[in-house]
Amino acid sequence: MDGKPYHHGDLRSALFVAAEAELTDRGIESFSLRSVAKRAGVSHAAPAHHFGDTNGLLTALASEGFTRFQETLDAREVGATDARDRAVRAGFGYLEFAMARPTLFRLIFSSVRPDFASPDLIAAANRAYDHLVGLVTALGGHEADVIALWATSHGIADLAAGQRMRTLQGKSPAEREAMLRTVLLRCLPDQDPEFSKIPARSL
Amino acid sequence: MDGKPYHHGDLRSALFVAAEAELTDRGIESFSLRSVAKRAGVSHAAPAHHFGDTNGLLTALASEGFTRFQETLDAREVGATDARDRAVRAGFGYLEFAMARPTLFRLIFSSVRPDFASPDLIAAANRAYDHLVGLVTALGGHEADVIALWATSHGIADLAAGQRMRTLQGKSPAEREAMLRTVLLRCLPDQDPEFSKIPARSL
DNA sequence: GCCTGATCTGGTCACTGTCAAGATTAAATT
DNA sequence: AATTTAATCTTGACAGTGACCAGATCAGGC
Repeated sequence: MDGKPYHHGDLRSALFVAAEAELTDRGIESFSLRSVAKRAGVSHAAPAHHFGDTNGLLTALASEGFTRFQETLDAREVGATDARDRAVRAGFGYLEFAMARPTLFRLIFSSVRPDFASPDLIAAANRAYDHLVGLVTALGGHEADVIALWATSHGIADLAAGQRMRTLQGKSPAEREAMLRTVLLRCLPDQDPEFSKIPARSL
Repeated sequence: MDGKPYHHGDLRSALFVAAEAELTDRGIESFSLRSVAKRAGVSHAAPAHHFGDTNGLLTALASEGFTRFQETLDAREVGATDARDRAVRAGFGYLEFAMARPTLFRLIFSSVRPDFASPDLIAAANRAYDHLVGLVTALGGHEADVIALWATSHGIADLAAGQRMRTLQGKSPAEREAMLRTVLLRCLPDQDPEFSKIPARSL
């Protein structure tokens, strides 16, 4: 009956949830701090105390986004038969994340608004990058192979997130992944017998 | 001495030029119609008569952007020794454009603001896509090969445009392209003797 | 019980996109 | 040539935005 208490109690989390919803509803380019505040049921200036300015909130969202991104890849990698299969599955996860959360994908990989000097964001991004390097190292690959795997996975995922590749839209998830598999296998370094028997492990 | 005439004469072009400058200066996410008008020296509502709303202007910019994009690829392809070399050079052009005009690149490939139902924009985008298909067809490739070449070129270009791939930033243009060459050659379909001797032609 | 500091509100300012009404001028019509 | 028509451009308004500030509220330490 008391309406609302003056202090929310856990406004930071509430704002974070509201911000994620706003981001998926309206996209980055019309993301609004005031809308987030309204959604969370607080005054328009409340978010400033927890995230600084708008970019601060987007930076926090981006850190979380990188973590979610990596979780999606991890989930897809379980059950991989070898290092090669694991890298391909990671590519599936990349594409899955981009299609399931296109705006979050954009925030992470395309937006200039998150502050990429933020330690949290740097750490989250580095975790994902190190994981990628681990995948390629387990295949006996090197720098060029990292670039090849990353670029191809990212390219498909980005084009899919932006719905720019019509060829991909007409396909079922299974067809998409079959296509992606052939493309990715071509990108990976040649099978090195010394590595092919080692089970895939995270770096 | 007459100050400015009431009618600009060629305001549409002037706004277009100003809009391009504003886009590169401030990026898509803080692109402002009023700023464009100010830059062109007209009132804040003048652009509406030529481009409708803000998205209309961005749509026009995107059409032009696709054309410029294709021109960059074309310029790089001259002097190619064979179809294979030509596809690789197109990839160089892709990356070059992304690094030289990152915001225009983003407008074309990542933004939701241009109206992709616009006939002009569709036509410009299709021209670029058809050209890509032509490159792959000249190699004897098919759908999966189109996806492979596009995804890899796009992936590197997009990551470079967003400065997300640190490995790439430390390199000279020559080093970057050497790296890209090895990656792209791996993506292309196996050399088909029937096609390898046919000089590269546009579709 | 009081005080300090964190949390949250409400107000304000400059800026934004869009709309409507009017001023100016070019082009078409008669 | 005179007049009507239509396009161009300006001015003013409104709601929404991010950022800033002063003040209200309240939790926890003293």
